[in-house]
Amino acid sequence: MYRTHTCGELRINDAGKQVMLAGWVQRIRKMGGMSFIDLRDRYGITQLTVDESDSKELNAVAGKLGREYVIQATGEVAERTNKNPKISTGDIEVKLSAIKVLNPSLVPPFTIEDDSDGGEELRAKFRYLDLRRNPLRKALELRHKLAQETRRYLDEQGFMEIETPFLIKSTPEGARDFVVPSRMNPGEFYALPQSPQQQKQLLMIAGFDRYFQIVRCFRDEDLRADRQPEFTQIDCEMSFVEREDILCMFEGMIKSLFKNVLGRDFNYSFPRISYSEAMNEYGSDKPDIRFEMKIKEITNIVQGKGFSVFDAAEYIGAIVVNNCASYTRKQLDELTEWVKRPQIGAKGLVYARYTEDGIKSSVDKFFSPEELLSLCKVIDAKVGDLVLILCGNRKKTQEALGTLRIEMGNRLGLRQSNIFAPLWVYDFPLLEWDEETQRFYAMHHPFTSPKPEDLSLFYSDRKEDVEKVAANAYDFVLNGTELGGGSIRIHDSAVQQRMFEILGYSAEEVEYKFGFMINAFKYGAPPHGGIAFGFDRLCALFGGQESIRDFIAFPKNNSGRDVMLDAPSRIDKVQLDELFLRSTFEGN
RNA sequence: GGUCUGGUAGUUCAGCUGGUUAGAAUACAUGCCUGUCACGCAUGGGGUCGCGGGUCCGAGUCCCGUCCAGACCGCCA
Repeated sequence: MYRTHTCGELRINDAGKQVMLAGWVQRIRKMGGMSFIDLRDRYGITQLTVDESDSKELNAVAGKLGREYVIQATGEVAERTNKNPKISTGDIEVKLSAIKVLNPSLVPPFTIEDDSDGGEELRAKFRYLDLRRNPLRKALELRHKLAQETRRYLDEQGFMEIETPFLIKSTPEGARDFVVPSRMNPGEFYALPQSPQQQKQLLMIAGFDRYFQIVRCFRDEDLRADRQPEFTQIDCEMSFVEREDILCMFEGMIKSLFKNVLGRDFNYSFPRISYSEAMNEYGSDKPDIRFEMKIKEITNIVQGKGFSVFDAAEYIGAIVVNNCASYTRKQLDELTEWVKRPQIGAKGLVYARYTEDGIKSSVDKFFSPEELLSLCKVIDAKVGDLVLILCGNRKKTQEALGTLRIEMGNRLGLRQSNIFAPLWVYDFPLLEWDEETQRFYAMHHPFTSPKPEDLSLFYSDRKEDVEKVAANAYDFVLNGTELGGGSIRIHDSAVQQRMFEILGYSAEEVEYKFGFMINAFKYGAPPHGGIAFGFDRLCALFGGQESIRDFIAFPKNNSGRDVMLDAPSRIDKVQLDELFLRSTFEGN
C-alpha cells in the first residue's frame, strides 16, 4: 500500500490518526531545528513536519529532498499551532515518523506554481510538468465534467454514441485533409475525417435517429489560439426533425451544461437573429452580444453634403462608443492607425465627439452643427459619447466596423469572461460565389438543404437568384465565438443532384466523390439534420479563456508541432518503401 | 503565403543615441535560523546575448539573411 489518504483529504477531525501519504514535494521550508515539507498530489497539498528531535535517519532523508521528488510519508495527523486558512488542509499537518523516496527528480526547468515562471514553449516541451500545475489540472477537470455532462444529457434524450472510422475517404471541398498512405493499396490514401459528416448522415439512413459522438476531427489548416489541427467535436444528428426541434434540443443541452457544470441558470430563450441582421448590426456572423454598441447605417443621412469620401461610398456606418467623448487627438489618431492596418483595411476613420460644448468632428468642414446633432439623434448618441464612422464597400465596411466594435469592447472592458451571452444565428446564405474560380462554393457544406421557400430560386438558371438562396442552417454563438453549427440536410436525391450541379461537378465527379452518398439517399433517407459543437472552444469559454490549448492535454504549437514529441518527424527509408513513398523523398 | 512582435543566466526579463568586467528577480548550491506556508538572512556558482554574414577602431545594441516562438490576415465547406 502506498497511501491511506490523498493530500487534499485530511481535516481537523483526522487529528491523531496514523496516515500514509504519497505525492510530489512542492516546497521545503527549513527553519533550523525543524522543516516543513509541502506534499502535493492532484487533490491538494498537505504540510509535513520534521523536527530535529526526530530520528537521525528521518532528518537525513528529509534533508536531501528536492522539488518534485516523489515520496511516501508516514506519520500522525496533528492540529497546527499556526493554521493556514488559504488551503483546505491548513488546519492540520502530518508529524512524520518515516519518509521514503519513491523517486528523485531533476530540478524542473520552471516552477510548478499557479503562476509559473516558465514561458509557453518551455512548458509545452515539458507538458507533463506543466500539467501538474493547478490551472492546467483544473482545465482538464472542467473538460472532463463537460464531457460527462454532455453524455448524460444526450443519453437521457435517447441519443446513442456511435463511433465512426478515422480512416476514410478524402473529400476535396472544404479544409485540406490529413492523408494516410495505404500500405496494402499502393499509391492510395485514406483521409482523416474533418468531421464525421457523411457517416452520421448514413447512420440516419440506417435508422439511428438520434446519434452523437464526442469525436476527434482533423483539418490540415493553419493554427490559431482557438484552432488546432486535431480538435474535438460534440457531433450530433437527428432524424424526423425540423430546425426548431434541433435548436430546442441543443439549447437544452447548453443550458444543462451551464447549470450542472457552472451552476448558472438561463431562465430565458437564447436570442435568435438572422445572418443579415447579424452582419448589419454587428458586422459579424458570430456577434458578441455581451455589449450593445450596434452598428448603425447612416448612408442616406450623410451623403450629398459635399464630402466626397462619403458620397462615393456604397455604405457608411457608425458605432456609438459611450462615455468616450473625452478621447484625445492622440488616442483618435492611434485608433485611426489601428483601423488602417492591413488586417482591417479601412482607408480612414471619421469621428465625432459629443461633449457638453457641442459636437467636434473630423468632418466639421462639411457638416453644420445642426446636421451633426440630428445625426447623433438618429444613431442615439448622447453627450459624452464618441461616434466612429467608417465607409466603403458594404460588406467589408460592416466587417471592419464589427472588428472595431470588438476592439472598443475590449478597451472598455465590456467583454468579461464570466458573463455569458449565447445566441443562435440562422438563415445563412447557402452558396458563395467565388470570383477567382468563377463558381459557387457551399458556405456550410454541400449536404446543407436550401430553405423550402427558396427552392424555386434554387432551381433558377440565373446566378443572381441562386445567390439569394438561404440555407436551412444555424450557428450557435457564445461571446463572439462560433461554438456550433449545423443544418437540416438534403434528403432528396434530386435536390442533392441539383446542389452538385450548382457547385459545378460533372456527373463523373459526383459519382467518384459522393457516389455512395447519392446511392444511400435512394434507399429511404429520412428527413434529418444535426449540429456539431467545438468541444475545445466550449471548454475554453466555460473556463473563461481565449486559447483552447490549456484545455487539451497535449496540444500542438503554432506551427502544428508537438514540441514534446518533436512530431512530425522524418521516417526511415524502410517505412517509406513499405508505403511506396520512397521516390518522393529520395535523398532524405 | 503575408504582416507584426519577440529570442540576453536553469527561468522570467532589463540592458537608452554602438564604448571598460552584460545586470535584476527568481531558481539552484552551501551556511545560519524551531512555527513557516511566496519564510527570512548571508555567501556562491551560473552567459556561444538564437544562428550566419556585414558595417565599424569597437556590435547584445546598427544593416542583411536565416531559424525558432507567439498574435493576426489569407486559409479554416
